[in-house]
Amino acid sequence: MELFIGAVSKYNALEKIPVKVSSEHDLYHSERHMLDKIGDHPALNVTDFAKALGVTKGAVSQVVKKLEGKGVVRRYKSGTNEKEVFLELTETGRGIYLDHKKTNDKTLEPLLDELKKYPDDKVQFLIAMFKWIDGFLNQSGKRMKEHL
Amino acid sequence: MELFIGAVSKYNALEKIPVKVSSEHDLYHSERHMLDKIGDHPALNVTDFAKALGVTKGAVSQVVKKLEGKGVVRRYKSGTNEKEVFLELTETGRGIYLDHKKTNDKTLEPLLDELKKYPDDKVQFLIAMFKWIDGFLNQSGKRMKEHL
DNA sequence: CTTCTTGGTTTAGTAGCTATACCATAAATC
DNA sequence: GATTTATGGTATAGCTACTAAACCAAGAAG
Repeated sequence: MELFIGAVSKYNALEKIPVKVSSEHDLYHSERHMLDKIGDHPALNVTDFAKALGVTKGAVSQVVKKLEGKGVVRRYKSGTNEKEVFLELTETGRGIYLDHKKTNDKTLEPLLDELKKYPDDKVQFLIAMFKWIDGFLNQSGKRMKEHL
Repeated sequence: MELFIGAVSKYNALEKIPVKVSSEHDLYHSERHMLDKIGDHPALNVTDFAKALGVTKGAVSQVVKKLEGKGVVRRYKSGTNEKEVFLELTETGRGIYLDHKKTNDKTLEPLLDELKKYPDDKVQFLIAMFKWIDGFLNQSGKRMKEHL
């Protein structure tokens, strides 16, 4: 468990580092996160993004405003509905998104190589344990919320 | 990897929830973190705690001030050295620390039970992989810092 | 047509940092 | 021993990344 917590905090530290996207602008952690989510799930409205990210819609609104200011995201409304706001990446934004995905895959390559060294049943076990931990944390979260 | 990231964000969400320590005071995430570290490593000075936690000494100073205000931590100076400030838990603080440890062990019990179901070599593999990930993230962190 | 609900934005306030300036004490140098 | 340098700690200003609440507008329901 100490190892897990250590890994989490190191991962968090890595996530925090801002990424330069042009000579003018950096993308901060939450902004990059948002951009990637928009890239993954095009055509969701603000409220749905808020749910997907686990934050309030106000938070999404704020981050999107910044991303729009940096020219990587665009809001738009569907013809029929004048209320809901949908989000999509601009050309620039799409480039950054794809770049993120690529560098992400590249950094994860060593992990895949390492895993290839081990027999399949062990790797399956690892995945099963991660799933178990995921479900475990879900349950803990629910229990904590009930206790408030 | 998706599973890992999901687990991380759920773990972070759990960590964020403030803990009531009395009718008057809550302990926020950073404060609880600090309190636990002081409990684990008594008699370190502020600078060493900053290193141990991976934050600046200013940050430690701020959190400690709050913890002192809530009556769970005390600063003191060793007789000989008038410069360094050491940290220790008060009676109340020690109680909270031990309570954290106990509830922590209790929440982790299901995980231990789950692990007991599997043969030793698989558990060892799990630990090895976590160590590998830890080292991997360490390296990535260093490389990122160099690139700035 | 009026009321209620839903989607979005804005604002004020907060935690949790960092960086910087600053002060005091200890260590090193002359 | 006096002066300079290094070290330990604090205080302040500023930032990200949120939340909660007030608010506004558009749809849906009555």
